[in-house]
Amino acid sequence: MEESRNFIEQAIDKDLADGVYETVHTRFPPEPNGYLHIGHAKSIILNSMTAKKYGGKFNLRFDDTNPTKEKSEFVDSIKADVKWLGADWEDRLFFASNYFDQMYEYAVKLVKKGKAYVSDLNAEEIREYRGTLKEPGKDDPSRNRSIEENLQMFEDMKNGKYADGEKVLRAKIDMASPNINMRDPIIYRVAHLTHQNTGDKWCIYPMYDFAHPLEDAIEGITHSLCTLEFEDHRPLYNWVVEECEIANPPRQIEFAKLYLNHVVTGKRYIKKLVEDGVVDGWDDPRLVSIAGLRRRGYTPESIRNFVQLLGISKAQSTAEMDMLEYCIREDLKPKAKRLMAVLHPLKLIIDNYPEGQTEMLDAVNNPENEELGSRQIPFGRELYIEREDFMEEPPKKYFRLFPGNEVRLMHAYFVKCVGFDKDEDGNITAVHCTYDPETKQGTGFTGRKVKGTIHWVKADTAVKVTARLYEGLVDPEKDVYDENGNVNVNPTSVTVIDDCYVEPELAEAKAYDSFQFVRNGFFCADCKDSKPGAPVFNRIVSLKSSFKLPTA
RNA sequence: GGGGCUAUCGCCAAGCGGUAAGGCACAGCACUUUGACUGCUGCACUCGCUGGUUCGAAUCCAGCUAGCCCUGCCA
Repeated sequence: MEESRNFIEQAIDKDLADGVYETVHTRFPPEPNGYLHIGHAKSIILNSMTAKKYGGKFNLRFDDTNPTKEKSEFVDSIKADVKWLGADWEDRLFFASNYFDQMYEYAVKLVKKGKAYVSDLNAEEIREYRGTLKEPGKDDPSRNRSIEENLQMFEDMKNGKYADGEKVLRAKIDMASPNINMRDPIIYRVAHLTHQNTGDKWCIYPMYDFAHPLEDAIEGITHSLCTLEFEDHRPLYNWVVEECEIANPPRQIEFAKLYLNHVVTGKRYIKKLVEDGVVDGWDDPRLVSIAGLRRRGYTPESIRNFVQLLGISKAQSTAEMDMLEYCIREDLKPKAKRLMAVLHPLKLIIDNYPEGQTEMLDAVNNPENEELGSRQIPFGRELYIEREDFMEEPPKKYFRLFPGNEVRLMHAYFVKCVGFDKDEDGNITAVHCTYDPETKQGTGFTGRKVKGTIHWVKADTAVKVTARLYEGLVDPEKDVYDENGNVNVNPTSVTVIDDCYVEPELAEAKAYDSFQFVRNGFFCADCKDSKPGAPVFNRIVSLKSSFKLPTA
């Protein structure tokens, strides 16, 4: 059965068949102006996997042509995130700024061909001359400057003769083009800035539309995959490689961005939340930044699988979180040990179990993966069970504990509820039951069956830890900011539970260790807040549950 | 009175003139020492709309409609 190919692969197949290219070479070209998020993951995975599929190469290139926004701090985090996702650039780590000399020469070439000129207009005038979406632009008064003069002035620009904004170099294309990008776009600007990589060497910097096609060409990129908003720029991209007389010009192919329901995507939004202190930082587990997802406990495999499952197209689309969650559940299901942890404790007292006795029970770590082995867990007279696993007056089809009902304590015995204690306010403080020694696990008892199995932890040996349950950030405009843009809502999208009781083994959990807490979901030890003996667990994702307590 | 792109199930997404793949979600049944998992079943007589071409159209043509993007010396 042949796997169907996405539209990009079909285009590549055709190029290969037509002999346009002999190999496939892609790249991921982030601007180092922030942290990467799930949307970038789509591009990283798409670019790297496509190259891999065709036995080609994949580059990581920092598109650092605008010193005002870029910081070297981001270079390191981006490298770490790309690597973590499993995209391998081998020895091909590049910086656009390392091509500034070549780009300058290409610009000179354009000037010499009469395809670029130095403009005297200021920013505001350029905007006016550009026209509007519906009206054509007007020719720049400098448009017909002589080649000799342009050459001299461009060199003067480079040598610092002009102040910021005083001159720009424009491509000479067509001021009446219906595509605004073709109305003599600016390709070089004067900016006396210190660049994070080239320092003070340059006071002129190339613009994206000029720089990007050249960066691709210099690296021998064949297929330059980018997002949909650059479709209108493709004619300019092609103009640049054509006029610069690039031998085997790369082809730009656009695909739709990834949007996710119910979470904040987009670098700008995330940046604002970080700067406003709404979240802890770029790696806040509520964010879908790569760092946030990693800290939350997502695995690279799950993210890769998510992107592949989503597919690729040109149709603007918004994926549901359900799919991402499905991917992490699938990935962790066979990998994580399944342990017992009680999030909302309620004391369970086994009246007929000897006081002070401790019995060690064998518990398999993952019934679906024997390689994970088994462990010994302590059992005794007093346990903690989940508050929601006992009801004084159960609704229909409730299979857990209620007066007179018998359930199985996972890995242990059957217990039958014989009563419960209440305080003066009517709150249930403890549940009493009796156990049947004959029903111990492993004895092959088949005398009778029970409908419910509940999890538990021995009260005096359980370890108290902190669990954080995340719901993700919701609409930032509605839930985080007021109409004036001020932070006015403390996002309650995280629930912190300080008295969560877990099996003793969990006290030693290390950063990024993940587990399935039976019936409570997958959890991961936080890499920042965990201390030896007292880990903090982030809930990565909950399990699906089909029985919900009737509400209202 | 501009240009570009897109429209197939609640959400992704195959399909490329021969009579609507798949995944997520959802529902039901079975199984179950996690009401999880797993297994089985169901879930678009229809492809934005209207016409046309054709023996035959989601696929070709025409005209509509809706959505996204473009008027940074950002990328």
